[in-house]
Amino acid sequence: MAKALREPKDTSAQAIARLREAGLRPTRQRVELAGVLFQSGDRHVTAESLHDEVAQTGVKVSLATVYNTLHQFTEAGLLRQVIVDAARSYFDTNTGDHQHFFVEKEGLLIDIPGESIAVAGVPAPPAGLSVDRVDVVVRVRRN
Amino acid sequence: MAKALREPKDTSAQAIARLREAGLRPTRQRVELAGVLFQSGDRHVTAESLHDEVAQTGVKVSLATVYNTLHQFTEAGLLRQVIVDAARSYFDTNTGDHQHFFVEKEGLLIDIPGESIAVAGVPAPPAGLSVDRVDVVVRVRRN
DNA sequence: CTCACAGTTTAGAATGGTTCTAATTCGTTG
DNA sequence: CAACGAATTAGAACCATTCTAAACTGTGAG
Ligand SMILES: [Mn+2]
Ligand SMILES: [Mn+2]
Ligand SMILES: [Zn+2]
Ligand SMILES: [Zn+2]
Repeated sequence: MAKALREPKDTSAQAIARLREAGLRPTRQRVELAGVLFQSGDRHVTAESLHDEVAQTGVKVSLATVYNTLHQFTEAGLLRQVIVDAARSYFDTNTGDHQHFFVEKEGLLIDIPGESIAVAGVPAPPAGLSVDRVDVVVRVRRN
Repeated sequence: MAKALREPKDTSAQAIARLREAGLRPTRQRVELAGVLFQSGDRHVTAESLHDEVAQTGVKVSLATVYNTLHQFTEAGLLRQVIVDAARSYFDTNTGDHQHFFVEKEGLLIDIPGESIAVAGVPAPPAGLSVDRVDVVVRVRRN
């Protein structure tokens, strides 16, 4: 029965360590949000989905704080923003090199490992501009 | 001096033809918008930029009509929507296969010809999903 | 341990792009 | 030229996101 249960202390401890490393005060809200975001594998959330999810754990976090925290985490390099939909912003716990399938109707993002995909033939950008990153979005739909 | 001047009649005639082909009534507003959009080469506009531009020609078109028209043109295949910015929607008169550089700070889109760019290694989408299109956005910034 | 203070959270208002409503105007067809 | 359905429009509504300014809290100096 050792590993079967949740280990809230450990999750909190990890979250707190992560926040300290990022130079962010480990407040109750940030610890909770970090816990939800980072304790399972890679995740894609919107402010609203994260707000709803954290509400279900019983901890009250305002929507303003969810937005603040998502932006702070992004600035700290713990998250990255994914722009695929004109209507909502997604945030991704996978900050490594990778791309996405996007199922528009469901608002669902699915990772494509960075190693598996290659973009060739990108011309040099016009003078005075340099490449920041290359995003690939494979838009898919239900058959 | 034959080709140096604008040819408004011809532009209108072309716009009207284009609208009729698309099954859209050639109203004063749609003809004007089509003129602005399609008389020069490939263009990327937002509702607001198009609204401002058409205002400068002296023709009054409401913002609601600009939005209506952009969507109707998109549905008719005369335009395509480009999603690169969480804050604004762009519409592209180039409906062929191509990709984009995007200068976020300036809201500037630059075409990359479809032939020059190749995306390899896109995995098969998860069961039940099929690929609709593959979008590549090369995010660039001023040096 | 306590206190003070900067940092954080929050409710609610504000913002801004986009969409909707319902009344007016227009294009087309007979 | 009607007459009718389609299109336009002003302004309201919408909705994700951001802002404001007041209350709260983490922290570290004493
Ligand atoms: Mn919610
Ligand atoms: Mn304007
Ligand atoms: Zn991802
Ligand atoms: Zn383009």
